[in-house]
Amino acid sequence: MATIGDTPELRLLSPQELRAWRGMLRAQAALAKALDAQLEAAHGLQLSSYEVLMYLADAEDERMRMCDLASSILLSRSGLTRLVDRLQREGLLERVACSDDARGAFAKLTPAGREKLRAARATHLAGVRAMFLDLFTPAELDQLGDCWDRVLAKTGWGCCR
Amino acid sequence: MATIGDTPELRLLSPQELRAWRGMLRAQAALAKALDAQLEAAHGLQLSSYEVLMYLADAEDERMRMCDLASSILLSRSGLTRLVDRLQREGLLERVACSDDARGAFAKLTPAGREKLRAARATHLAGVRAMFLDLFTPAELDQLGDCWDRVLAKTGWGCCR
DNA sequence: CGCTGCTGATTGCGCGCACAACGACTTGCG
DNA sequence: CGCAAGTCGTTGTGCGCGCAATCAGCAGCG
Repeated sequence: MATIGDTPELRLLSPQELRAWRGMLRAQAALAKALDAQLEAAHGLQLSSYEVLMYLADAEDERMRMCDLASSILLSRSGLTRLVDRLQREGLLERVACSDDARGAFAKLTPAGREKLRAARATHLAGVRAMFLDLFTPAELDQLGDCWDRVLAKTGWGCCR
Repeated sequence: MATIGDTPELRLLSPQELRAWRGMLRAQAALAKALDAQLEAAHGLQLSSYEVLMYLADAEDERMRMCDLASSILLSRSGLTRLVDRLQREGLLERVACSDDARGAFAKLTPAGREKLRAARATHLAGVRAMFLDLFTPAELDQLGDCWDRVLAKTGWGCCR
């Protein structure tokens, strides 16, 4: 920790550093915005809603505990409660009681949700490929993966899992 | 564009692709959260507020038009109006009329804002280095920069600048 | 069994943001 | 000049999220 007051000239970011850092912030923002708009336009689905459906579809029996779902999509428990409320209102998923633990609840995909996802997934994957994955060679993708692993290890990942 | 309905088995992401893509989402989220918490704890400053101060400090005469500031920090004009409101209330910046264009307004750093930033910048830069920049070699940073440039070119950058 | 402590999900509340509408002003064109 | 179209900043409104408090139920202990 540098003491304050004795370093009037602190080391700023070099152009390379700036490019790598701000570029990431801007690229991520641009990607999220573009993908969200795309999904919204094509299927009236927000990105967060899509992620819920996707995790459910990939899960065993197409259902997941609220808690696990929340941490998977990086959302608070209360945030997930309301997101699931909305999706349930739209008929894309349903709440199912958990027999093992009466406190718990499952969110479970409905046929309508499965169908919705099937259509949306094509759109979303195409977008991710077109705006991100296709821009890199397999080697670059591996390098990117390495980068994220390092960052995630360093930040401590934030929470559970 | 693949037609919908004739590809029941659509090509999902490979493990490499998944690692590169989801890793980025998670890494970015973890970084933003950690840096924001750090800045908040050390100086009671949100990341968005910090960015405003930083852009102002780096600008000529320590002032910027609201419009330019908004696009620099990736915020809507209305969002910036209220953010500047808060910072003005805290005495970190002031609004200055624009003589060239009577519609416009400048946000201008106050001495208090300059001092606040000076302290916060050390914290923030240290955090960015520790959790991000220091994890990579100069060559890797350049590669990352290249990646972002490609993404930003592809997404069309969203808006101005 | 009854008590304490913990976890899962929900609800009340406040905040920060985007969108749309508005007023003030500038710019361009006849 | 005078009007239309566009831009800048602000304000009204609604939404999605996190935090803290809450309730229900589980687990461990005497």
